[in-house]
Amino acid sequence: MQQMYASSNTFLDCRSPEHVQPLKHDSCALCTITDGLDITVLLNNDDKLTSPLGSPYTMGSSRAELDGADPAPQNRDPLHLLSAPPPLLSPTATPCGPKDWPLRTARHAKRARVENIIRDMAGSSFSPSLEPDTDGAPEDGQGDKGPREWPPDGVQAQRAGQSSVVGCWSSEDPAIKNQLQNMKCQPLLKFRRSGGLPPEDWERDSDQPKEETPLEETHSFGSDSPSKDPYDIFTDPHCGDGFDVPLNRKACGRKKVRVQTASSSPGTPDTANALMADILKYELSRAVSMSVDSIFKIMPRLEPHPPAAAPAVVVMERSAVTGLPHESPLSRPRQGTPPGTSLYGETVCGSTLPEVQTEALSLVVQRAPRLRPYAICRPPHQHHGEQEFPSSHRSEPQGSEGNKGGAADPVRRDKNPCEGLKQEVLATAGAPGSKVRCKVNSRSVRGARHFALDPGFLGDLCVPMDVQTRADGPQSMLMSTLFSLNDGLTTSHLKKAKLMFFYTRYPNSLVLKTFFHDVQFTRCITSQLIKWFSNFREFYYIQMEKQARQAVAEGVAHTGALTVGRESELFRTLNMHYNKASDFQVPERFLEVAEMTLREFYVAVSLGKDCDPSWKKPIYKVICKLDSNVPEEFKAHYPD
DNA sequence: GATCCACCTG
DNA sequence: CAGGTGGATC
Repeated sequence: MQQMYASSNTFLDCRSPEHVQPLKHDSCALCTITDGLDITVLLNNDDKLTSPLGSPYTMGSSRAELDGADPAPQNRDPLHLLSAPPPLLSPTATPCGPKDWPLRTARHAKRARVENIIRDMAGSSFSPSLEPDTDGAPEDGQGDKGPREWPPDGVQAQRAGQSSVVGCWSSEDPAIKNQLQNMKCQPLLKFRRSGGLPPEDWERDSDQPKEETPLEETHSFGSDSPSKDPYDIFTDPHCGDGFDVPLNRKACGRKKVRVQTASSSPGTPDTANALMADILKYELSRAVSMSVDSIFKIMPRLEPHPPAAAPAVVVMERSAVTGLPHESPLSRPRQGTPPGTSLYGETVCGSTLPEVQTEALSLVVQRAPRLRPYAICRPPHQHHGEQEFPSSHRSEPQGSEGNKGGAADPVRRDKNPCEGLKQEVLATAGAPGSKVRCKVNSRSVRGARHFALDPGFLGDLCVPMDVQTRADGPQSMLMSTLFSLNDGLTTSHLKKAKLMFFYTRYPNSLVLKTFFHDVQFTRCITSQLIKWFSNFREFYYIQMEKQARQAVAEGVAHTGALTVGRESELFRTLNMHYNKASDFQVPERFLEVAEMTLREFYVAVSLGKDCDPSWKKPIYKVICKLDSNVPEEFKAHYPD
């Protein structure tokens, strides 16, 4: 240790690679149980680093204090894995007897609906036992008659964890729609026909001739009659508060897994109440579904300036009631939309957006190329004439992120579209306690800001009546909340922010407002800008630390040997990140700051201060004082 | 409680 | 780059 102390005192002289131990990171075990729910087990999240000198020093210790440091490395516990629970449902599919295709189709529809519901309940990894119905196979002679037996692509894509909306049925398919409609209306019609009698009395009360309709067959409402196909019980959302999931289709579901406890049983006084509740639920769901459908129908009407200003509400293509994904007209490429142009009339970096929006979108909006590319002057110290930003920023994330996928929260993705819209509208309107992200601020609002509100639009948007009927009027309210947040941040803003980073690493809100004055500042916009700079700093410090450690490892003798020139690897990396096109002359001051930062990291690492979790804080404190004023030219990016 | 920040993660 | 989270600060 004495040797180390001496080494520390003269750390610039005798650093050698053998003194540097590889970093030891703790591990976390990610245990995914694919047959059931995903379970992520974080066993050890300690992220301390071992000193490259091999000795963990405490933060703040002076070099003279290093004698008492404990050189013992920090060992980590091994990983532990949880064993997966048995699958919730064992997949079994057995052909049933041939039936007429409408019945099958209705069953398919219902099954798909319930499957979606269950999937939503259980999480994205849930894989229900409902295999594609083999009774729809061509050998029953019906296969060529039915329009669609089962959407294996869509369903299996869902099971593979992919988007739940790709490749599935379209609600616009008239056959499917009719079946769904019949399916949805039947219980209510029966209830009405029966004069309000409990469902168990429907059959004996009904004067209608017996028909083998899906509803006749499936509505047992808790009845466990063996004559009923339990598979239909499963697929019937109206059979009480809970439903049974058959484990074995061949056995026609005699073996069941209780998913949710039913609250009513036949013949009890609760049955009528349960039925009423069911009907109420059904009606509500149906109303929501119709509203969602009408939104999709309305959308094309809200395009006064096609193709540049398409409505940009984030459309979740799933029926609120059925859970069946359906394809909105918006999800299809519009005719006449030029290649490389998004549905919102914005350039998509040469890549194409997926047909259906299934993933979280970037908050950054790609603006259409401006007719007059804005230009900035070089920083005062430069005399090379006018320096222009590129007119577009083709490599920015908009297009690529749209296809990247994976980061979106499945819960959010599967959210009821109407509910999602409503929540965002209300949250944007300042609903108390709502913490909303600013998705609507950029893409959606920009796309929506130009169209006139259809009188029925609010109702179709599922905006609650109390909101719609406020004294200031629904339009003004929405316009003053959603649509008045005119400009979101664009890729040009992002590029500008990156260039500003060459001057300021810690811009305050005043600076941001000054240099992004063309943006309607909201808390979200501010947060987003702050987040940008936070990300910039993160990348910056990571590169600095990496370079510093490399210097230590390479035995760099003293800080004077650490320079950051325009030809250095470090600068190239940074320049590539903040100034990809290299069309901006990076101010000399930035090189100086980078050099100082690098040396700070080098010293800290050399002293072994990096064993302290907060060893970077003193560095941050130093660097934040090195900010420069951003040139005035940066204010003039957006003349409008 | 609000805000800012770093850190981690996808 | 964005979302979530926890700590620090006011």
